[in-house]
Amino acid sequence: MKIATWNVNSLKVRMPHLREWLARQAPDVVCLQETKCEDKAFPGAEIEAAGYRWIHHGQKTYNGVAILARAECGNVRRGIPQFTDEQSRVIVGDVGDTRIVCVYVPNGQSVGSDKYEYKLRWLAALRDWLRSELQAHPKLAVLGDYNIAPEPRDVHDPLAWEGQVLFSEPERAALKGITELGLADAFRLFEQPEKSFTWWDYRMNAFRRKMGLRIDHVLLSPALARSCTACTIDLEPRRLERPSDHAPVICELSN
DNA sequence: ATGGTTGTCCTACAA
Repeated sequence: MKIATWNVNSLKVRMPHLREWLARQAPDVVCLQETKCEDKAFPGAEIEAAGYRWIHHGQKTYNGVAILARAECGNVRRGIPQFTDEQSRVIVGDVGDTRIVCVYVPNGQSVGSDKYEYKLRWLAALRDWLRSELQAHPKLAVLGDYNIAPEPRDVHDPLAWEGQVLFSEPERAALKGITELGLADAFRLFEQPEKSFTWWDYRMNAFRRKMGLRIDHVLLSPALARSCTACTIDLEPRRLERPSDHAPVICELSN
């Protein structure tokens, strides 16, 4: 089974890229972030024509998450339980015997801002909930835009980024709190090229200059990590005209 | 040099 995550930064604008990418990569499950549309505006017919069922937790203008899958999603839920959130950032469903969690972690804006405090609160709530999800679901995958680079090698210029939002110590500690529940960063299960990133600022030719961060992740429970045979970043959609600022991450599971 | 780009929506805001 091939599972993937992609922050599309507006599903409406990125639909041609998504269609082409689905045909080329043929993933079984895709988690999308920043769909930026309400449920009633979701392009469901086009997604179905491409061969996918879908679930969506939408919102006007901002956020919005979806799961596309070859098979129907069961036991769907939206949002983190017992965490009141007006922003549409989490959708969950079972695909076969695997529980798929799609997350769009808050950006945090800048260290010390209200949005940064919200990000840390949000991550603490996610960790508390995932602890119980892991106990209930041996095959658990948590995919999405975490808006956190875990290590210096995940940042093009770690010295310049030290202490900045997306790479500050409290954010990295919060992500570590989640992986230490027993969720493996699939990308680091394998040898990878240097300067492997998933996001590049639209400005300053950051992509061409390889000035990126690895902030989109696939986290796997122990049972899934054992079955994982590859995890790669697909740079091709980022090279196209009018791209998303994020590249997709693709993960192969052998069962 | 405190810049610059994109998406949503029309004026700033979020990223």
